[in-house]
Amino acid sequence: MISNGKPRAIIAVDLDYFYAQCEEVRNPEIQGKPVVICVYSGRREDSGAVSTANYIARNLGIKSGMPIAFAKRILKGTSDAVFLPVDLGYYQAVSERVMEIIKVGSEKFEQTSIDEAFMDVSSQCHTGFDGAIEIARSVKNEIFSLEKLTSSVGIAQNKLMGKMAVDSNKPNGFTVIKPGEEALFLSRLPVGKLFGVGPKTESKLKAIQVRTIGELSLTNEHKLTEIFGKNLGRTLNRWANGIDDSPVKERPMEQLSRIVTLKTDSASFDFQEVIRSLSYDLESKLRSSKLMCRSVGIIAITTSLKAKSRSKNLQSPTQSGGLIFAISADLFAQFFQENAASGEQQRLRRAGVKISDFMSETDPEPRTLEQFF
DNA sequence: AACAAGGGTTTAG
DNA sequence: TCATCTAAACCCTTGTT
Repeated sequence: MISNGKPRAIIAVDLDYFYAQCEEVRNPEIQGKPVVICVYSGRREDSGAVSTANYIARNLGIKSGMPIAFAKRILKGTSDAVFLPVDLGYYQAVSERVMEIIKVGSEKFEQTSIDEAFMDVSSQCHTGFDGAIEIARSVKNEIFSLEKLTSSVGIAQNKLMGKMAVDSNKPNGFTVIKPGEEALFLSRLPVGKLFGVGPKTESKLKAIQVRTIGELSLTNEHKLTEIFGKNLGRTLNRWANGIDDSPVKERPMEQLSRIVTLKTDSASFDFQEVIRSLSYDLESKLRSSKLMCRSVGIIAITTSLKAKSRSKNLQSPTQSGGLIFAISADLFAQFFQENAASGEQQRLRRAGVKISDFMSETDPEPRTLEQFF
């Protein structure tokens, strides 16, 4: 009913309020206080957004993505609140050690973000689910004893249900969805709780009277593909039924981007030096990954926060920051020119560079051909 | 019909 | 109220093979 192949045992691991918890481990003084991790844009004092916060802060109303100034206002009367800037290098180092713990415990491993990973332990537990539960418990314990970090885990037959399990019980959760329990777990939940269903999708579903995952599971797939397109429609229908055959597999990186908030909104390409440094930053990432790219693009966020992009495929792959910069500069020049011509005169708030279409430094074969197994 | 290029949207963490 | 940064998946249009 749920899977067509052999039954699997999948564990989803999610490190709790990761950035904030890293800071608590580094400086135990702040434990027990509201901790808010901020991305400062550098425009003005306190301009920027909240990246994440510990549960003490969340329970006071702090949400990820919220303006820092708003968060400070909420915690105005809370004298022990701690606001810290993101220290991504530190979190990355912690993450790498934790991921190693998870990786060695699993036959198949897939990291999906800095603080999340899947394990496929099917081959390690012929006994069925009890074996998977044991492995999950030991990984969770090991992460805590070695790094002093709490995590939440979800155990189920596939990645989707593993993810649904983890998300249902945080922080420090341990949730099992046994084979056959999927429909019971999903059916009463509001459709917005289904992984992949955000505010836009939720409101489109509301328009056709679909409010719960159970209702979505009964919705004609054809109707869904009409509204959401072929792929998404089918996926929504399958996910609402707890069906997910996607393998646990490490995926090669497909794109790299760097974007910054400009000191002041700009109506012309007067931020070349910023773009140059982003370009060289991308070069160093390419070098350390031993990759070249065949596509270069720019990202532009207007004053009204609309995203725009331009991109260009290269004749031959490159690793050069100089070339990435030159192409980006062209694309920005072209963007502002079109902008002026159309009489729009949109100003940019944020600007960035994106590269993609990677191939190995040595191997002339494009990455897409080595997708198999 | 299948594929590439280019641009936009949505989601997630 | 003010509104970061990174990455993936998908959608659509247009043009070529």
